Amino acid sequence: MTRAEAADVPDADAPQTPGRLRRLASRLLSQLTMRSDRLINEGLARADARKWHYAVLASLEEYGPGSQAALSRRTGIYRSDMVGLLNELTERGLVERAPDPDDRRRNTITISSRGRRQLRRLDKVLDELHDELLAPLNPAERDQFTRLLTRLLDHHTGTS
Amino acid sequence: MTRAEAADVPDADAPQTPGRLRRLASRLLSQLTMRSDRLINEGLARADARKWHYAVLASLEEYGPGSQAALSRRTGIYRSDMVGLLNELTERGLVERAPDPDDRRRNTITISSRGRRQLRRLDKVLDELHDELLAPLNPAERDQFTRLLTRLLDHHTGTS
DNA sequence: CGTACATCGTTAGTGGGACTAACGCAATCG
DNA sequence: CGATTGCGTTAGTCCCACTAACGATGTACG
Repeated sequence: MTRAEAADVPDADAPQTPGRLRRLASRLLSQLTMRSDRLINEGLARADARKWHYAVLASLEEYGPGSQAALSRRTGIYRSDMVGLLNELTERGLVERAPDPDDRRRNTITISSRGRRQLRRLDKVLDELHDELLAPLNPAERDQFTRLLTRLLDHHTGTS
Repeated sequence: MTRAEAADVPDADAPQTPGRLRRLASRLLSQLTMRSDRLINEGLARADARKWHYAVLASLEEYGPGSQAALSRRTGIYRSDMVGLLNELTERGLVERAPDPDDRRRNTITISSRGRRQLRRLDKVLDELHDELLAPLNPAERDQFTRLLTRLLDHHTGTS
């Protein structure tokens, strides 16, 4: 809803946001997510990565090589966008594209050892970033928060 | 991160999302927010409104008339976008634009009685939508959730 | 065995949200 | 006054989710 906080002043949640808005869960979610996204994107950018890099690398390590379409399904990244993403990853030598001998329609994507190393790094980076994101919460609260989010998301992805 | 759920199949959170991704608070936030935004946007669209309509109307009712820039600050909507938004609201007769006698540089925006009625309607609509959004949580949990969100957001808007 | 259908990789393009840049104008300040 | 500031406004950028369409395979089955 807002990338920074106000339209003019790069200042907090505005002097006087109507209470109605301040309590709206949907709005809180939007705003927090905006911050969170910025935090994560910037943090990953410092490591020459994007969140999708992480998603693909993690998926490859966890489930092994796969076609682009398979990766799309696993990560939720549109196959349309997968192309460019895999270009970025191959450029960096984190991943290898090779034609599938069994089905010549597809490319098989494999994670490289450099990719594995990068994945470890990103794990660490993300850990730190989440520490920052969840800073005000103690471990129990972080857990609670994650669990509530998961329950809500599950509800809406099932019912979708 | 994903508008629907997967790239191809309009199906749940994918057969097999890597555990690393599934537990990432930032990702949970993004995904849930996407759902939430869709839910809210669609719900409001059915009432011929957008979330910004609500923000502006609420701000006007709570703090009284104001210049466009003031509204921007209150609602967090960029003043660049305020123009078109106010056009929509005046078209619908929910708001009135008049030159400010005290400072002839600005326009004063006032909520109309029709605007007030619409605000009530939207309050109700949003209530219902939030009921849907938070469906899996009991009242105490909803409260907890909102409080956690607020704390996190406050932290990051202060430290921004 | 051949034809209809499905899958995949790919390119392009849409639409929306969050911003930035720049301008011109009027008002207030030094 | 002349400089500066606040406003309203237009235009345009960037990123992301998503759709459309296509050619090249493969697969199913009548």
